Amino acid sequence: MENYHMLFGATTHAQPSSATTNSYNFMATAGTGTSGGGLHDHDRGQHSGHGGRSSSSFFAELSNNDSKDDGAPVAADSGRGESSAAAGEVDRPAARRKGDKKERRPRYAFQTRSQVDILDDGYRWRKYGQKAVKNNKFPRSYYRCTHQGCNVKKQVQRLSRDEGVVVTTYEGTHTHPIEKSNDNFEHILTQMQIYSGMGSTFSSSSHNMFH
DNA sequence: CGGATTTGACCCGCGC
DNA sequence: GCGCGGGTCAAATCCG
Repeated sequence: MENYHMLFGATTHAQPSSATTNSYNFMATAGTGTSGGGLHDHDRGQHSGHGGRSSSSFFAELSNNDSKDDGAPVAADSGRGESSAAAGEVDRPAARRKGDKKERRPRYAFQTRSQVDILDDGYRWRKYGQKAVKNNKFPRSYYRCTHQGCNVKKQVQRLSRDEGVVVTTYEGTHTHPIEKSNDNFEHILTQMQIYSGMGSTFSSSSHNMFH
């Protein structure tokens, strides 16, 4: 079933401007009967084995409350200092059109248990950065969808306290079909379940998230 | 050779 | 106003 496709891509069902009000709301569907709330983490004891590299823990949808207008849809960057030779006009931040709110960039976060950071969700990602965050000793990786015109970003972070846990945050919606048929992933959804208590502030309170 | 990754620098928002 | 923390870019490098 293309459920997983919908979850990640979330094409349009998205949320119109009304979404601004809620800072975040959980969408979870998970419970395909099996989970329901059981499944403890002791399962992580098993080492990868082979193909089934991971299982999801929770899935949440976050909306950009954006106080200022979410950073542009596409070129979110505003010129850095780099005065690139030539060109002579590297578009300064002036290009920022705040007038039209545009659609907010939906954010989806879910946590998975896996030995590998890079979960193959069927899309092709290009890593564009890596940064160390304060609460975790493991660096956070930033990826972007390589498809042209598709400005979807995702960041992957591994928890230092739980090496088996990887938090993946998707931002934006894919404007193109998935590349691979990832039937393996559907198995993951089966085990997916939600953990409540997650706030929009990842950085500061992440330590008390699941503890 | 082309595309993805690496890695340091830069930028920006926010808190103090 | 400055410093911190986080996010992004881009040149160089690596890998297929």
